[in-house]
Amino acid sequence: MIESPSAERRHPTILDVASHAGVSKSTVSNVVRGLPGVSESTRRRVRTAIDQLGYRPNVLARQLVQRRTSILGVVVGDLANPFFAEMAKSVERHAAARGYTAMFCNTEGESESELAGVETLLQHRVAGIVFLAFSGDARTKQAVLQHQVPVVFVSCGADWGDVVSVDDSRGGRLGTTHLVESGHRRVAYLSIPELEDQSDHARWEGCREALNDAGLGAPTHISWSPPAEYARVDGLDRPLLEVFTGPDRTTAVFASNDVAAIALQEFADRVGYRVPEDISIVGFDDVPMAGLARIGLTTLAQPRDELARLGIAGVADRIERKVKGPPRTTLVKVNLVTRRSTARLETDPS
Amino acid sequence: MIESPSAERRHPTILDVASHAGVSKSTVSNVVRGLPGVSESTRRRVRTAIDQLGYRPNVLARQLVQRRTSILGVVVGDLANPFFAEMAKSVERHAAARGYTAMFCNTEGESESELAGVETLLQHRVAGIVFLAFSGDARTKQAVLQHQVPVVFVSCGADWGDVVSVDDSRGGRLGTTHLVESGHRRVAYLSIPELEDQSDHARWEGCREALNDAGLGAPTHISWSPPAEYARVDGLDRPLLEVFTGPDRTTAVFASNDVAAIALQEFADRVGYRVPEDISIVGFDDVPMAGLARIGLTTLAQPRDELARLGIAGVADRIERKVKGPPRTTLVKVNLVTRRSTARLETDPS
DNA sequence: ATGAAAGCGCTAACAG
DNA sequence: CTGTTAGCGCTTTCAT
Repeated sequence: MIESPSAERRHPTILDVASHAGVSKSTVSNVVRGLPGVSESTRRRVRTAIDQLGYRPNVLARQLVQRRTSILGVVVGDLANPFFAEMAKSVERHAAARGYTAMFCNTEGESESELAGVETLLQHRVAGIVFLAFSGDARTKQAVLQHQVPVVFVSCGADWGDVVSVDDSRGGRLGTTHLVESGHRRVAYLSIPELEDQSDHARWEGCREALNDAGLGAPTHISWSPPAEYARVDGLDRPLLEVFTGPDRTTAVFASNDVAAIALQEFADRVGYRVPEDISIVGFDDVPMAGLARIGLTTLAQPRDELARLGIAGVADRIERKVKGPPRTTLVKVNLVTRRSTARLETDPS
Repeated sequence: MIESPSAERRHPTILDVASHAGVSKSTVSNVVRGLPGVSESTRRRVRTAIDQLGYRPNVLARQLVQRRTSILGVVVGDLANPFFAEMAKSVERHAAARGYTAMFCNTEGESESELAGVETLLQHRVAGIVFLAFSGDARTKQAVLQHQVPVVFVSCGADWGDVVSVDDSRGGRLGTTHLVESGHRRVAYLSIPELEDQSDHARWEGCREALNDAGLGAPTHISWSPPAEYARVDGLDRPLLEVFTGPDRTTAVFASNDVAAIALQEFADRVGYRVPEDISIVGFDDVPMAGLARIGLTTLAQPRDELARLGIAGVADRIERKVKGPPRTTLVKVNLVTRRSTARLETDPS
């Protein structure tokens, strides 16, 4: 079967450019890479040939011979979560600024897809991996370590790579202290199952410590998948509503992130509980939505762009061998932003 | 300078596996690719060697020889916009399901970074490109066409590639008609400069037509960058507030997307204008946030996952040569979701 | 059923 | 300053 010559025109290669310009391929390569030591006249001839043919260097081939790519793998928990979306955007921008291209994989919090995603990234020989969320899965860890690729955990954590994050446990304490100082005595810690990782745990610890320091009991632990009616409360499946009713009712909730906090606020709105009169709510992240007048969520702000910047700078330095040695941890500051969702607890008529 | 042998251990190659298993590299290749015609015993030996060495095929090398990658480029307008974030997530998932890996680039609505991003994608020899937003830039178009790579515009448009989107102009009419039927006579169309593309234009047209059909004047065109006090109103820079004051005041706004709509609602909240009593607002997209009780935005819902699915199926079919020929357009349905942000216009005491 | 050999498009010494 | 040569790690005929 004979194909018409124009039917499947392939991309011009460096050789096409070379013969078109009447030089060798090395010369073309030198021009493309902007190396010095090429006469101005040949440089021009090569440039012309490149434009005429619409030549675009094949990054694959280049990276194959150089044995390293300029692709950065980015593991995201859930792109639909505004916090991750913002982080992803920042990460992409800073990566591009340093000459890297981002390859994302969304894990939905499932360690299966996390593993599959990382496996794909590794097969693509990414230069480094940025975890914006990490399940803690040992297989993922093993795969990455075995492959010896630089890794950074941004706003999440693990002990086998650089970490750039806020002091989550401090954040947990700050938020809880704010609640305690507002007169709350029974505080619950709320998290969403899909996102329960090391950061989540540290926030919980901070919450627990602050309560403990105040001489109060441990927080009730709620694990809830919005918009379900039921939740796992201190290990038992119960109607979520029950937590906020009765004499021992919880009057304040510390959510492990804004999305959970806003979901809870929505739940309260729907069942007719008032925020903050009936329940005070504190979130974590300070997503843009939290600042809307209608939402007004008290929350712990993470400096997203700084996290992304430092994270990228970190992996890039590892990739480029500017930094060696054991994993480092960089902590950035976390800030309490007080809004309408929290208020002083009015003393009960009891 | 002599490097200690273990210092820079390179990734095992197919040759390492071959010698380790005592077979040729072709055989290893056949095993890796799951081809038939390999005896069960050698297959096992190869598998063992692969596991022992932690061998991972180098996708770059494979794709270099096959002259095609399994990477899909995705051009996103603004990942921080929940609509795009949701779309990006869906696109990534459907791509992965069909064996493609997504490589994103965020354009911030700037055609410069769009061009740079597409250029990078092309150099990486992506198998196809999914535009989730397209500025209309002619250089981008030229670069892509010259490279002959399959392209699909999802929820945006251009005439030089497949399109999968809702009928934007119909959406524009639906939303506007809803406003007109609620008694509004002076309607404005609001858009955000960064996102003014073909879809935006079609929505505007739909709005204009509906108003025209109702015997009303053309919509006031507002181009606003939240949270500025000023906006470009029918081509003139004016305080945004003025649009909603005076005898000829606008009583309803059709925003080209939910983010703009919510920003306007926020603006109204801050200056003490009530929604919907003073201004009715309609958005476009139906982002998750729009459904919150506290936001309650009337909007036009786009079937995000279906858009993503059809879009990916479309490019994939082109890539895999299952479909040839001129660009096709697939329209999916758009639905009006009525919420609290729109209401009947109470007749003025005039 | 398995192996040998020829590239894919490029970079990186090294010659000239 | 420019050209030659040898791979990078893999797939793909074509032999055996």
